[in-house]
Amino acid sequence: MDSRNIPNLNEVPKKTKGRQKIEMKKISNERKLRVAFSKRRTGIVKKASELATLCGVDLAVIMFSPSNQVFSFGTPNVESVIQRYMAREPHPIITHDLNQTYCTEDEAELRAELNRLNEQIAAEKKRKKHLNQMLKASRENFWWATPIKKMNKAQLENYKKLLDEVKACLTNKREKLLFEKTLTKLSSQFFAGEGSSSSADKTNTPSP
Amino acid sequence: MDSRNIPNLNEVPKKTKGRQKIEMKKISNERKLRVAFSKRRTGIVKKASELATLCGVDLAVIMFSPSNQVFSFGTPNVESVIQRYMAREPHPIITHDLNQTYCTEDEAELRAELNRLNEQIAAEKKRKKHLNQMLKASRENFWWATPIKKMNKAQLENYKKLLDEVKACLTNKREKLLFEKTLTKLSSQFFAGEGSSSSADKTNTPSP
DNA sequence: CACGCTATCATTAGGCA
DNA sequence: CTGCCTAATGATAGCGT
Repeated sequence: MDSRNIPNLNEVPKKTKGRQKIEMKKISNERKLRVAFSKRRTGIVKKASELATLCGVDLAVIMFSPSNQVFSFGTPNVESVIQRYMAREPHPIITHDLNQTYCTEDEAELRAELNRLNEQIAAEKKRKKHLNQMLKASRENFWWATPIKKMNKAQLENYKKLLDEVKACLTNKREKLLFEKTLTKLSSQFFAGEGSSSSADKTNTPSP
Repeated sequence: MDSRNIPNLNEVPKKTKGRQKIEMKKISNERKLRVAFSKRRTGIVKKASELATLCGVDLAVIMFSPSNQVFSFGTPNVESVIQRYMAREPHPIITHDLNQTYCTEDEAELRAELNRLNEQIAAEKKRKKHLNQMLKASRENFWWATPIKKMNKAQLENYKKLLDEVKACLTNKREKLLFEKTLTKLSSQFFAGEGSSSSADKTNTPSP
């Protein structure tokens, strides 16, 4: 048996998920509209942030959500940009140097800090993603790369350690549950093959 | 024989053009900075326009160029959004209906027209790109889909007509030059095949 | 409502004109 | 500065969790 020892692998599960072209008119579905607004709002803020950083310019973005909530983003801040915008309008006279020397240092420092924060967040997200991938990979490896029934005690203990390490990485309750589930599955399979001499294995399936 | 009936093809002329990763810090090169600002400013306005259209929301974008010039975009207009933004701030009381019924019809009409124009432009761009692809495809087909040596006079004349048509589509001088080059190659190959068919293979390899 | 995933589509950096 | 082109990176729709 062991139809699983060769990773087929994932047998090209599904190809019907990707995005489709969007038609440029108001989204009719209320749910989709809200999701699209959230995602695109984030995207625009990101673009604006990048433009401000790359080109060292001031800008502001103000958006009202479908539920009339306000979202804004500005460098150095929204109000400052609005004032500059209101000031220059019908009178291109007002090009005082005051606007250009406006708290330059503090502004640069703040924006730098903001960028640092953004990078930190991005890095943490990336790390989390990486951990998830590692977890997924290790979980899948149990099923096709390892003849579980033939493992000896030492190997089992190594697995236990590995499992503990993986579990230590988990933060979400959802992930922990999923992990427990996987362990249960593993244990049952092990018992079926070894019989009953593996009470040590029970220690791998801690109580929820 | 005929090592050319498989498209080798065009000897992979150049692959050193694409973009590279950008590092998120202020661009040092002044020229690149200005180009990047122009491109990204356009991109942000487009994104904002899409968001306004897709989600039917009001928003405003204000940007100051590196040379302190102001660029703005707003639906229904920048001032209205600014007023709404200023109004709601520390006093969430001011939610008059006046702001929401502000020239609603005219605004929708204008935005619709703008979208129509955008779609027209996009369609034309797409058409042009499609033509170029057709041209490219037809040009490449000469090298792998056709047993040139076995063509009779009539087929050759058809090819000549087709070539003329293709050439008529060309606009850039660069493309025309490339086209002529291709024709030259083709001709030499043809002549070699007609004169002494055994030396036909040799004509494939020389091209330094 | 937010996040992860993935197959697509969209944007854009670098070169030219 | 604007536009075109290509290749590579980036954004995101549709889904599930």
